[in-house]
Amino acid sequence: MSNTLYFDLFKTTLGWMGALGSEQGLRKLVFPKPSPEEVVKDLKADLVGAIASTKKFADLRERLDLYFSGSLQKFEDPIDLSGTPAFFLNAWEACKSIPVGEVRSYKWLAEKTGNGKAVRSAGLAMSRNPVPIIIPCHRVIGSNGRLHGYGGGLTMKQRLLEIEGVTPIQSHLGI
Amino acid sequence: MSNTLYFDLFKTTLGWMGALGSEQGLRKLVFPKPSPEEVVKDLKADLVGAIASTKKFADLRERLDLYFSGSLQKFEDPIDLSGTPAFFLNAWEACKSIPVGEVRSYKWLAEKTGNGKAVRSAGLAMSRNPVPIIIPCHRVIGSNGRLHGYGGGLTMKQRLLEIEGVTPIQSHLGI
DNA sequence: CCTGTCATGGCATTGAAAAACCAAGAGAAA
DNA sequence: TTTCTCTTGGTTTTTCAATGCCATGACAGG
Repeated sequence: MSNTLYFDLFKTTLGWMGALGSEQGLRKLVFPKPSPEEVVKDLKADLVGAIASTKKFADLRERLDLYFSGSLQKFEDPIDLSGTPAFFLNAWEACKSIPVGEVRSYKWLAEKTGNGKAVRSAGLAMSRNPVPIIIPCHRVIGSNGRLHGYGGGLTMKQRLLEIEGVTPIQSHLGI
Repeated sequence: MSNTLYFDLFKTTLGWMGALGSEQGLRKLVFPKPSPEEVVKDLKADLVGAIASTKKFADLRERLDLYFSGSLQKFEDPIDLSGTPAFFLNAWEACKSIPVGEVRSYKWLAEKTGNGKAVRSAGLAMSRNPVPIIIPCHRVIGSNGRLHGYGGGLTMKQRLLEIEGVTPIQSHLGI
């Protein structure tokens, strides 16, 4: 009821991003975009009743830039994921355990989450990741080595993996 | 889609009231209350996206005060009731035909609306009247002469009937 | 390689059906 | 009168089952 939400838009080395969170932690992070307007468009549904606060997300913004430059490995930011189905929570938790510089398959994720056959559900869970980068869903790729999909676009996915030094990523972007 | 809504809060001789409407006509009228805050509380769900406009409702406000003083008999204000079920519309229409100074029963209303047995539905329709006073649902009382219910409270119902000069209202308020 | 096809599981969305809600009225009994 | 009980009907809300959706994977056949 009285759980106030805060948000901010800020510019990083990769582009404009947006963050939204409660006192308990981060709730949403939007991918780097060329303009702040596009970020707002992605946030607008959640923005009602939220309070702008640059202060709340100043730290996060710095850490993101550090990460983009390759000098930060791990995010410790608290995340507030109340009201999400169990399977998704488990999948995101498993995803967080993938170390920097490595990748896993959707199948691996499904097994880790409990049901090895729920591969598509694992993909679904990644696609609904509210806090990309912090929960490193870009480290989950197809069993055949393809990148498959990414909310922020496949080029962004590849870019992040390169930043993390993932060695021979088999690119099938076709672009 | 692009049907803009207007609203206003204003003080009448009976208390603070609120009005909300489209270009086509009145959509909602809230009962006189002691404070404007209570009026807002009643309106809040419909207030999103609505534009404040004292001008749009200046006339209405005057007429309401005239009515409260007993010197106005009939409201001609256009009403915009889009998207409401047929039965309700019929019931409201029938209700509007009750002359000042007279009352009718829920049963009468049901018969007028088409199904003499739908007495409770008739009551339901009155309880959902979006524009009280304009649609004079206070003129509908029980077959036994009791006032039964009223959105603005039974005392308000009785008060309005007194203003209209309804002669021997059998009061069972018990207050 | 690439293309297609099929099976698979969790969640989201939809739609139909059922139940709940009432500002009532009629009748019976005290 | 008052207080029961029972009947009644349109709308609204809730529920529940059925589909649809995918950021997959395995396999077959070019």
